[in-house]
Parts: sequence; C-alpha cells; structure tokens
Amino acid sequence: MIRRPSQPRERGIPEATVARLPLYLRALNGMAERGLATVSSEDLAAAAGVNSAKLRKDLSHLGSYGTRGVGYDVEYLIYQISRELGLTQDWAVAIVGVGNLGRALANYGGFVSRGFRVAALLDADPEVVGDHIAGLNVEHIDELETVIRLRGVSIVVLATPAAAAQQVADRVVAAGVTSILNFAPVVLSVPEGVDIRKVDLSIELQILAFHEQRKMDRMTGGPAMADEWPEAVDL
Amino acid sequence: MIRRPSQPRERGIPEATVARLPLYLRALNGMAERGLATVSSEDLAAAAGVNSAKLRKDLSHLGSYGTRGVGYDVEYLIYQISRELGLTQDWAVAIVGVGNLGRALANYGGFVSRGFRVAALLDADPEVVGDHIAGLNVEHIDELETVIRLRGVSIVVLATPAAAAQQVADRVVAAGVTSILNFAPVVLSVPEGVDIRKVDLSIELQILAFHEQRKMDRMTGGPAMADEWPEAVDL
DNA sequence: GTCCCTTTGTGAACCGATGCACAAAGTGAG
DNA sequence: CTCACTTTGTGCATCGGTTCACAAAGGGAC
Repeated sequence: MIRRPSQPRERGIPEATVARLPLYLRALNGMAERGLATVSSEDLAAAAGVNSAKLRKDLSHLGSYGTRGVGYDVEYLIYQISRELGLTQDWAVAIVGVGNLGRALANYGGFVSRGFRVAALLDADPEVVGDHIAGLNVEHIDELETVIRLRGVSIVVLATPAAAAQQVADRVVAAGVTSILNFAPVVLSVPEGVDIRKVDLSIELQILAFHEQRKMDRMTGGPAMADEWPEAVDL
Repeated sequence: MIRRPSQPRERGIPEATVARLPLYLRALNGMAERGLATVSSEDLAAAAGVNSAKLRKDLSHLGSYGTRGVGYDVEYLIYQISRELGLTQDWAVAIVGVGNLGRALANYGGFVSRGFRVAALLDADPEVVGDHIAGLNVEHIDELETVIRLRGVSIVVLATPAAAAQQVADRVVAAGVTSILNFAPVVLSVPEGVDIRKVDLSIELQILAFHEQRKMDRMTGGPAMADEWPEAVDL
C-alpha cells in the first residue's frame, strides 16, 4: 500500500501521546498569539514541560509535519493536532448535576474556547430547575433523553452526587452517548465501547498528602507513627 | 537485615500504586459502612474497578496484611492505607483564587471528609475579599505568606486565572510549601522537590473528543475530512 | 492429626512508554 | 556546486507497570 507523503502513519496513536496533544496545542496557541511562525521541538517541548525526544516521537505518530533544520510550522501544526483531536468539529456537551461544581463547569471558559459547546444543563432538584446559568436554562433530568437526541449531545459531564451517578450514566448510555466525563466519586460500570474519564479532586489531594508525608518523614528521619495497629481500635 | 512480620517491605511504593490507594480506600469505606468484616482481593478489586492481581500486588507493597484463605480485614486495611497515605494526620489546605471553581472547591465535601481542612481562601480581587464562603472569610492575596506560616498550610490549591498561576506558585514555594494542586491551564515551573498535580478540565474533554471522533470514523468507514491543509488558511 | 478448599503473595513473561543517540534531510553561505 | 550547521525522525536499549499462573499459607471438616 502506497502512502502519500505527510499522511498520518497508521491509525493507532498511543494513549499517552493523545493525553499530551492538548498540552502541545495549548503551547502552540500561545506561540501563535505571540507571532512565532516556526518552532523547534526543543522549544515546544520546553513550553509544554516535556522531553524533546518524546515530543518528536509524539508528533511523528500524526505524520511527518516538521522540516529538518528548521522545525515545525506553528499554524500548520495547530491545524493538524486540532484535526487529530477532533476539535475542528463542534461538540455538544450536556452537564448533569448543577451543584457548586456543575455551576463552575458551566461557567468555565476553557470549554467553549475549544469547540466544546455546553448544550444543556440538567438537574433533578426542582429548586434548581428553571435557573439561568451561563446563559442556559436548567432543565429537569426527565428531559435527559430528549435533550441528548434533539441537540446531538455526544459528551456528557457528570457532576451529580455519588449516589445518582451510576443511574444517570445508565440512562445516558442507553440514549446512545459513548463519552462521559465523571466528577462523581464512584467507579461507574458501563458497557464495552463507552469511554469514561474520571476527575477526582479528593484523590489528587490524597496523592499529594502521601508525598508530603514522605518529605516530612525524610526530614525527621523516619515515620513518626508506629507501624502497628493501635491497641484501642476505633475508626 | 531482619524484618518483623507484617512490616512494610522497602520504602518505595510505585507511583501507579499510590494513585490507586485512594480508590481502594473509598471502596473499603463503603464496605465498612455496610458492616463487612473481611473482603477478598477479588471482591475489593471488583469494587475498585481493577484487576485482582494488580490489587494484591499493590497491597503487597504496603506489607503483608492479608490472610490466605480468608482475605483482608476491612478495618485493618483501612487503617493501613490511611496511614500510608498520610490521612491519619490533619492537613491544612489553602485555596488561592475564589472564582467559580474556587468556590466549588471550598464547598466540596470530599476534602473535609479525608483529613483535609480548608484553612484559608485567598483572592486578589477586592470585590471578593471579605466574602464568606463555606464558613470562611476570603482574605487578600497579600496575606498569603502570613497565612501559610501561621496556619501551617502544607498544601495549596491553585484555582486562579492562568495568567496569575505562575506568580502565585512562586510565592507559595518561597513560603515553603512543597505540594500544589493546580487547576490553572498552564505548565508551572517549580524547583526540584516541589510536587505538582494538575487537573485540567479542558484536556479531559479533548481526550474524550479524540476517542469519540475515532468511534464516529469507524462507523462511517474513515475520516470525513481530508488530511491536507485547506487552501484558505485562516485560524 | 490429615485432607481439601480458599485465597494470598510473588516470580516471570509481557507490554507500552521513555529517552538516548545518531543517521537522514533540510538550510544557507560561499 | 560543496561544506558546515541545524533539527527532525527513529532504532534500540531500558524501565515501570500489568497480567498470568502457581506455590505457599491458612481455615475448617472430620
């Protein structure tokens, strides 16, 4: 099989690479704003906070878009990465659960700026339904299936309480959605083929606490507490 | 070197394992609430959404806390994981940036429940300073160093606009903090020894969009758009 | 005690990701 | 044209993490 030059290699970009592409994209956008026409892998890698060899290998998975001796054309690379990530099309997102977090997400500018359009806000609480947030009317969760179908929602953000998340996920999946961003602190079970990404604020803090404790131990020369189970157990 | 039985092996738990411990902890807490005394690796793994061999290997890094033929004692394991993660002590957290996200974080219950105490809210906007949120008075960013020192803040959550994040990070690090949870969409540069964890909502959506596009391509039998650079370039 | 059943803890093979280091490819000067 | 210089793209060694598969260890029946 013959490949045209500068055609992406195989369909099959490593997951780790995909996770970094948005990072490169952000760095490139900053450079484009500052008027840079081309950038070397060294400079772009520094801006994105990664190793330059890794950056080159990542980009090589998309195709051969650099020029040896020169670097990468900023605008062209922005276009290629955007296209690969699917940002050249418009994605309708629904946010389910309009508590503190849901509200913050609805108002978060970073969504809109990247081809993501918040198409609906849904909640079960009649107290909240009808509110206007970020220019949108909060609708009742009963409308979930209708809203998804009629507005072409393909990504759902779950910001519900933990207890409701699985139930909502089931309905969302049944309505044909296959991409979910979950903020609820539960492990969702979904059928094969449905992509879930999880953001868990408390887990992030716990990981930090682990390392922080390590650093403190190192200062004081060892763990302060005994390893053994305390006599009076009362958790 | 002789080791006491049920003593943790070496100091050096894989990063991937540390990231999963909070997950196990959450599953275990749920089981403790439902009154379960012991649990097998198979059941706990299912509850946490991981492979059982991986769970056993993870736990084996903490020590030999299971009983063959029986499983793990739920309460005992909760205690051991909590201790390893440093959750048996109290962590003072400061949130910098009290916009939509900062507010949501301040009100987020998942923090308090796990030994994390929000000790301060800080912002640069005089409009916001003085507000009462989640029982706390919003203080001016000028107080940053004082607050960190006097209240023993060891973890800082950055929820500022992107433009301010690096500047705040520098001050926070100078004040002796070595653990930062960053929500601002920038790559922070900090000295060796400072731990940063980054949560980026828009990156998560972009990763979902990538996979969603893949799924759509698979349906329609290939990418809908041409690979080549469009003639009229205007991004 | 012996036997059988359950479940842990881990050696070893495997897999994907990282980073070095360099050949290949391009630019620009003369 | 040739030469010197820059920077990409990638082969290869390495590393960390995952998974399989099983020996070792404990419990309970008798």
